[in-house]
Amino acid sequence: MADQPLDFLKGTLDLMILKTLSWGPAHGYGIARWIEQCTEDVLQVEEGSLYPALYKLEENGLIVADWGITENNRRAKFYRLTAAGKKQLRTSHDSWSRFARAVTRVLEIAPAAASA
Amino acid sequence: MADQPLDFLKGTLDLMILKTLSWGPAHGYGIARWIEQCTEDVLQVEEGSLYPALYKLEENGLIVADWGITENNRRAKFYRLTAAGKKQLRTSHDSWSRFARAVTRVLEIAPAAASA
DNA sequence: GTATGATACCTAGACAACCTAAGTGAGAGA
DNA sequence: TCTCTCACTTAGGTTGTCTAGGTATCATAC
Repeated sequence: MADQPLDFLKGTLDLMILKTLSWGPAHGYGIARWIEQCTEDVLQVEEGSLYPALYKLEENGLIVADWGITENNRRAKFYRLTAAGKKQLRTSHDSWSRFARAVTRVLEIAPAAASA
Repeated sequence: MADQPLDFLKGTLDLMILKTLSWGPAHGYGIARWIEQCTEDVLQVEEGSLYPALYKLEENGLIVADWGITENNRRAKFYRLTAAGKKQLRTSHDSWSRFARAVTRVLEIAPAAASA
Protein backbone atom coordinates (compact mmCIF):
# COMPACT_ATOMS: atom_id res chain seq x y z
CA MET A 1 0.00 0.00 0.00
CA ALA A 2 1.72 3.09 -1.27
CA ASP A 3 5.17 1.64 -0.67
CA GLN A 4 5.71 2.95 -4.18
CA PRO A 5 8.21 5.76 -4.40
CA LEU A 6 5.74 8.37 -5.61
CA ASP A 7 2.16 9.08 -4.75
CA PHE A 8 2.46 12.81 -4.97
CA LEU A 9 1.19 13.22 -8.51
CA LYS A 10 -2.21 14.52 -7.53
CA GLY A 11 -3.11 17.86 -8.91
CA THR A 12 0.22 18.30 -10.65
CA LEU A 13 -0.72 16.32 -13.75
CA ASP A 14 -2.81 19.16 -15.14
CA LEU A 15 0.06 21.53 -14.55
CA MET A 16 2.53 19.23 -16.31
CA ILE A 17 0.22 18.94 -19.31
CA LEU A 18 -0.34 22.67 -19.57
CA LYS A 19 3.37 23.30 -19.30
CA THR A 20 4.19 20.75 -21.98
CA LEU A 21 1.67 22.36 -24.31
CA SER A 22 3.21 25.78 -23.70
CA TRP A 23 6.03 24.62 -25.99
CA GLY A 24 3.56 24.11 -28.80
CA PRO A 25 0.79 21.73 -29.86
CA ALA A 26 1.20 18.06 -28.99
CA HIS A 27 -0.87 14.93 -28.89
CA GLY A 28 -1.70 12.95 -25.75
CA TYR A 29 0.67 10.09 -26.27
CA GLY A 30 3.50 12.49 -27.03
CA ILE A 31 2.79 14.57 -23.94
CA ALA A 32 3.08 11.50 -21.74
CA ARG A 33 6.30 10.32 -23.36
CA TRP A 34 7.83 13.76 -23.11
CA ILE A 35 7.08 14.17 -19.41
CA GLU A 36 8.53 10.77 -18.67
CA GLN A 37 11.62 11.40 -20.72
CA CYS A 38 12.11 14.87 -19.30
CA THR A 39 12.00 13.56 -15.73
CA GLU A 40 13.90 10.36 -16.46
CA ASP A 41 10.82 8.33 -15.58
CA VAL A 42 10.46 9.88 -12.14
CA LEU A 43 7.02 11.02 -13.25
CA GLN A 44 5.11 8.26 -15.01
CA VAL A 45 1.99 9.28 -16.86
CA GLU A 46 -0.53 6.46 -17.21
CA GLU A 47 -2.93 6.64 -20.12
CA GLY A 48 -5.85 6.03 -17.78
CA SER A 49 -4.90 9.27 -16.02
CA LEU A 50 -3.75 11.23 -19.02
CA TYR A 51 -6.79 11.08 -21.30
CA PRO A 52 -9.41 11.84 -18.66
CA ALA A 53 -7.22 14.76 -17.60
CA LEU A 54 -7.06 16.02 -21.18
CA TYR A 55 -10.83 15.78 -21.59
CA LYS A 56 -11.37 17.72 -18.43
CA LEU A 57 -8.94 20.44 -19.47
CA GLU A 58 -10.72 20.67 -22.81
CA GLU A 59 -14.12 20.75 -21.12
CA ASN A 60 -12.89 23.64 -18.98
CA GLY A 61 -11.73 25.53 -22.04
CA LEU A 62 -8.05 25.46 -21.16
CA ILE A 63 -7.01 23.48 -24.23
CA VAL A 64 -8.49 22.71 -27.65
CA ALA A 65 -7.96 19.75 -29.95
CA ASP A 66 -7.64 19.12 -33.68
CA TRP A 67 -7.17 15.80 -35.39
CA GLY A 68 -3.99 15.55 -37.39
CA ILE A 69 -1.17 13.30 -38.52
CA THR A 70 2.03 12.67 -36.57
CA GLU A 71 5.57 12.41 -37.93
CA ASN A 72 5.00 8.66 -37.82
CA ASN A 73 2.08 9.09 -40.17
CA ARG A 74 -0.46 8.22 -37.52
CA ARG A 75 -3.80 9.76 -36.71
CA ALA A 76 -3.65 11.75 -33.46
CA LYS A 77 -5.43 14.51 -31.62
CA PHE A 78 -3.26 17.59 -31.29
CA TYR A 79 -3.94 19.79 -28.30
CA ARG A 80 -2.95 23.40 -27.83
CA LEU A 81 -3.39 25.98 -25.10
CA THR A 82 -6.17 28.54 -25.17
CA ALA A 83 -5.74 32.00 -23.71
CA ALA A 84 -7.49 30.74 -20.59
CA GLY A 85 -5.08 27.80 -20.53
CA LYS A 86 -2.07 30.08 -20.63
CA LYS A 87 -3.49 32.09 -17.79
CA GLN A 88 -4.22 28.95 -15.81
CA LEU A 89 -0.68 27.76 -16.42
CA ARG A 90 0.72 30.90 -14.85
CA THR A 91 -1.62 30.61 -11.89
CA SER A 92 -0.93 26.92 -11.31
CA HIS A 93 2.79 27.44 -11.70
CA ASP A 94 2.70 30.08 -8.99
CA SER A 95 0.58 27.84 -6.76
CA TRP A 96 2.99 24.98 -7.19
CA SER A 97 5.93 27.20 -6.30
CA ARG A 98 4.23 28.42 -3.16
CA PHE A 99 3.25 24.90 -2.22
CA ALA A 100 6.70 23.43 -2.83
CA ARG A 101 8.33 26.21 -0.83
CA ALA A 102 5.92 25.56 2.05
CA VAL A 103 6.62 21.84 2.11
CA THR A 104 10.34 22.45 1.89
CA ARG A 105 10.12 24.87 4.80
CA VAL A 106 8.48 22.21 6.98
CA LEU A 107 10.95 19.55 5.92
CA GLU A 108 14.04 21.65 6.42
CA ILE A 109 13.28 23.63 9.52
CA ALA A 110 15.46 22.70 12.47
CA PRO A 111 13.86 20.82 15.39
CA ALA A 112 14.98 23.59 17.75
CA ALA A 113 12.68 26.04 16.01
CA ALA A 114 9.71 23.87 16.85
CA SER A 115 9.62 25.19 20.40
CA ALA A 116 9.42 28.81 19.27
CA MET B 1 -14.12 23.59 -8.65
CA ALA B 2 -10.52 23.68 -7.70
CA ASP B 3 -10.17 27.36 -8.36
CA GLN B 4 -8.58 27.33 -4.95
CA PRO B 5 -4.90 28.14 -4.89
CA LEU B 6 -3.78 24.75 -3.66
CA ASP B 7 -4.88 21.27 -4.48
CA PHE B 8 -1.48 19.71 -4.25
CA LEU B 9 -1.73 18.45 -0.69
CA LYS B 10 -2.30 14.85 -1.68
CA GLY B 11 0.14 12.39 -0.32
CA THR B 12 2.20 15.04 1.42
CA LEU B 13 0.04 15.21 4.53
CA ASP B 14 1.50 12.01 5.95
CA LEU B 15 4.97 13.33 5.31
CA MET B 16 4.19 16.63 7.04
CA ILE B 17 2.83 14.80 10.06
CA LEU B 18 5.80 12.47 10.33
CA LYS B 19 8.18 15.39 10.01
CA THR B 20 6.38 17.38 12.69
CA LEU B 21 6.55 14.42 15.04
CA SER B 22 10.28 14.05 14.40
CA TRP B 23 10.68 17.10 16.64
CA GLY B 24 9.06 15.23 19.51
CA PRO B 25 5.62 14.01 20.60
CA ALA B 26 2.64 16.17 19.74
CA HIS B 27 -1.13 15.94 19.68
CA GLY B 28 -3.27 16.17 16.55
CA TYR B 29 -4.59 19.64 17.05
CA GLY B 30 -1.10 20.90 17.77
CA ILE B 31 0.34 19.24 14.68
CA ALA B 32 -2.20 20.98 12.48
CA ARG B 33 -1.62 24.37 14.05
CA TRP B 34 2.14 23.99 13.80
CA ILE B 35 2.10 23.10 10.09
CA GLU B 36 -0.16 26.06 9.35
CA GLN B 37 1.95 28.44 11.37
CA CYS B 38 5.20 27.14 9.93
CA THR B 39 3.97 27.66 6.37
CA GLU B 40 2.15 30.92 7.09
CA ASP B 41 -1.14 29.22 6.26
CA VAL B 42 -0.02 28.12 2.80
CA LEU B 43 -0.71 24.58 3.97
CA GLN B 44 -4.05 24.30 5.73
CA VAL B 45 -4.70 21.11 7.63
CA GLU B 46 -8.39 20.30 8.00
CA GLU B 47 -9.41 18.15 10.92
CA GLY B 48 -11.36 15.87 8.62
CA SER B 49 -8.10 15.12 6.86
CA LEU B 50 -5.82 15.16 9.86
CA TYR B 51 -7.43 12.65 12.17
CA PRO B 52 -8.10 9.95 9.59
CA ALA B 53 -4.48 10.37 8.48
CA LEU B 54 -3.28 9.93 12.07
CA TYR B 55 -5.37 6.80 12.51
CA LYS B 56 -3.97 5.32 9.36
CA LEU B 57 -0.41 6.09 10.35
CA GLU B 58 -1.05 4.48 13.71
CA GLU B 59 -2.67 1.46 12.07
CA ASN B 60 0.41 1.07 9.91
CA GLY B 61 2.67 1.16 12.94
CA LEU B 62 4.40 4.40 12.01
CA ILE B 63 3.24 6.32 15.07
CA VAL B 64 1.88 5.44 18.52
CA ALA B 65 -0.41 7.38 20.81
CA ASP B 66 -0.80 8.00 24.54
CA TRP B 67 -3.46 10.06 26.23
CA GLY B 68 -2.05 12.95 28.19
CA ILE B 69 -2.65 16.52 29.30
CA THR B 70 -1.63 19.60 27.33
CA GLU B 71 -0.09 22.81 28.67
CA ASN B 72 -3.65 24.16 28.58
CA ASN B 73 -4.70 21.42 30.96
CA ARG B 74 -6.72 19.64 28.31
CA ARG B 75 -7.02 15.96 27.53
CA ALA B 76 -5.23 15.09 24.28
CA LYS B 77 -3.72 12.17 22.46
CA PHE B 78 0.01 12.53 22.09
CA TYR B 79 1.58 10.85 19.11
CA ARG B 80 5.21 9.91 18.62
CA LEU B 81 7.21 8.23 15.88
CA THR B 82 8.08 4.54 16.01
CA ALA B 83 11.28 3.20 14.50
CA ALA B 84 9.29 2.26 11.41
CA GLY B 85 7.91 5.79 11.33
CA LYS B 86 11.38 7.29 11.40
CA LYS B 87 12.42 5.05 8.56
CA GLN B 88 9.30 5.96 6.59
CA LEU B 89 10.00 9.62 7.15
CA ARG B 90 13.43 9.28 5.55
CA THR B 91 11.98 7.35 2.62
CA SER B 92 9.11 9.77 2.06
CA HIS B 93 11.40 12.75 2.40
CA ASP B 94 13.62 11.33 -0.35
CA SER B 95 10.61 10.58 -2.54
CA TRP B 96 9.32 14.09 -2.12
CA SER B 97 12.70 15.54 -3.05
CA ARG B 98 12.89 13.46 -6.19
CA PHE B 99 9.34 14.34 -7.10
CA ALA B 100 9.76 18.05 -6.51
CA ARG B 101 12.96 18.09 -8.55
CA ALA B 102 11.19 16.30 -11.40
CA VAL B 103 8.29 18.76 -11.44
CA THR B 104 10.67 21.69 -11.25
CA ARG B 105 12.62 20.29 -14.18
CA VAL B 106 9.49 20.17 -16.32
CA LEU B 107 8.42 23.65 -15.26
CA GLU B 108 11.77 25.30 -15.80
CA ILE B 109 13.06 23.66 -18.93
CA ALA B 110 13.28 26.01 -21.89
CA PRO B 111 10.85 25.51 -24.80
CA ALA B 112 13.79 25.13 -27.20
CA ALA B 113 14.86 21.95 -25.43
CA ALA B 114 11.51 20.38 -26.20
CA SER B 115 12.56 19.57 -29.72
CA ALA B 116 15.65 17.64 -28.59
C1' DG C 1 0.13 -11.21 -47.54
C1' DT C 2 0.17 -11.79 -42.92
C1' DA C 3 2.16 -11.76 -38.30
C1' DT C 4 3.96 -8.64 -34.90
C1' DG C 5 5.07 -4.54 -32.37
C1' DA C 6 4.74 0.26 -31.68
C1' DT C 7 1.80 4.09 -31.92
C1' DA C 8 -2.41 6.41 -30.45
C1' DC C 9 -6.76 6.72 -28.43
C1' DC C 10 -10.81 5.33 -25.33
C1' DT C 11 -13.31 4.05 -21.00
C1' DA C 12 -15.59 1.43 -17.06
C1' DG C 13 -14.86 0.48 -12.49
C1' DA C 14 -12.15 0.45 -8.35
C1' DC C 15 -9.59 2.78 -4.97
C1' DA C 16 -7.43 6.17 -1.96
C1' DA C 17 -7.10 10.75 -0.14
C1' DC C 18 -9.12 14.68 1.10
C1' DC C 19 -12.95 17.78 2.54
C1' DT C 20 -17.52 19.13 4.37
C1' DA C 21 -20.17 19.21 8.02
C1' DA C 22 -21.87 17.56 11.75
C1' DG C 23 -21.16 16.15 16.45
C1' DT C 24 -19.13 15.37 21.62
C1' DG C 25 -16.96 16.97 25.89
C1' DA C 26 -14.15 19.69 28.92
C1' DG C 27 -11.54 23.71 30.60
C1' DA C 28 -11.10 28.96 30.88
C1' DG C 29 -12.83 33.27 31.57
C1' DA C 30 -16.61 36.69 31.78
C1' DT D 1 -24.03 30.03 33.91
C1' DC D 2 -22.72 31.29 29.34
C1' DT D 3 -19.57 31.37 25.75
C1' DC D 4 -15.24 30.55 23.55
C1' DT D 5 -11.46 27.76 22.55
C1' DC D 6 -9.33 23.45 22.64
C1' DA D 7 -9.31 18.66 21.18
C1' DC D 8 -11.11 14.64 19.24
C1' DT D 9 -14.48 11.81 16.21
C1' DT D 10 -16.81 10.21 12.10
C1' DA D 11 -20.30 9.68 8.18
C1' DG D 12 -20.71 10.71 3.53
C1' DG D 13 -19.43 12.86 -0.70
C1' DT D 14 -16.17 14.46 -4.21
C1' DT D 15 -12.22 14.11 -6.92
C1' DG D 16 -8.12 12.33 -9.19
C1' DT D 17 -5.56 8.56 -10.40
C1' DC D 18 -4.84 3.76 -11.66
C1' DT D 19 -6.01 -0.95 -13.41
C1' DA D 20 -7.21 -3.30 -17.05
C1' DG D 21 -9.54 -3.98 -20.61
C1' DG D 22 -10.49 -2.50 -25.42
C1' DT D 23 -10.12 -0.42 -30.69
C1' DA D 24 -7.62 0.91 -34.92
C1' DT D 25 -3.68 2.03 -37.85
C1' DC D 26 1.06 1.96 -39.55
C1' DA D 27 5.69 -0.12 -40.22
C1' DT D 28 8.45 -3.90 -40.36
C1' DA D 29 9.75 -8.60 -40.85
C1' DC D 30 8.79 -12.92 -42.47
